[in-house]
Amino acid sequence: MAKSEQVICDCEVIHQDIVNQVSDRMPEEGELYDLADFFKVFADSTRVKIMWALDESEMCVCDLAVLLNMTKSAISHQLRTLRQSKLVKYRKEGKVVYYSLKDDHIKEIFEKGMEHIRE
Amino acid sequence: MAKSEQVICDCEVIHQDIVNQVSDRMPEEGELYDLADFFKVFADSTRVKIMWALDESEMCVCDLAVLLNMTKSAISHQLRTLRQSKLVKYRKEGKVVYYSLKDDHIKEIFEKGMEHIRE
DNA sequence: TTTATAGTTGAACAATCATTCAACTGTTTG
DNA sequence: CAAACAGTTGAATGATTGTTCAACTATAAA
Repeated sequence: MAKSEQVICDCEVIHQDIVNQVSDRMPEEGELYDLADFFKVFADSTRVKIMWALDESEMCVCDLAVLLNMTKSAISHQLRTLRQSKLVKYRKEGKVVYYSLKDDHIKEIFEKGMEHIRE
Repeated sequence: MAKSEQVICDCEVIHQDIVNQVSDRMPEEGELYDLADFFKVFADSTRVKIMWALDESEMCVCDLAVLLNMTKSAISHQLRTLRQSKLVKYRKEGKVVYYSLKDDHIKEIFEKGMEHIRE
């Protein structure tokens, strides 16, 4: 048996039919992994605040630092994460870098989350 | 100045009007913190797989362990997280515990996430 | 009552990650 | 050119967290 096929699970199969049926309908491993990675970006309150703020208005790094009462460095690190996830875009104007949201789905995702936690 | 009011930010305010305006419209600190906590649950591929599976069908712990090729213990730990976040419910039938989704928004949240990563 | 199995739980370990700090780049202004 | 400031970056640190392991509970069957 190949290493990748080793069975790690420590129990007998109880409902083989259900397992097979669900297995067939599941998206592929990599896609679900990417989905979890996507939600990792939403799983930090600083990034949530930044995205919420940018949904209200385009802002520069200093503005965000003042708004959230954090250092420019901390903000910049998180903006890097948001850039890599293609959730924000930016434009430079002299020394100042203005960030804004790149994706329309963000607010919708926030709304769905809010619906759950407000129940 | 009280400790909680200390200014940590290391820069001058560039656009005070924008900062004020956005600050007024931002939800309160705690609510955004809860929102990030909610997305933390979606930020792990094992939990994403479990939720996706339970959206297809009610399943017991053993079925999930076989489906995802993991130990019952690992699955059980993650189900605990999902229970605490009120995302799954369960019913006991003898020795077997059947889990199912509790929230209707889950699939919608997955869809929005998929829309982003498929672009 | 003994055995077997489904499931849970707490501690330990390894990996991940947010923030801090210091050093750096690049642009503007005097 | 030199000083000042917006922003970025890499390393270090502390905190969080997913999985493993072993021990445990509870139910069912022999």
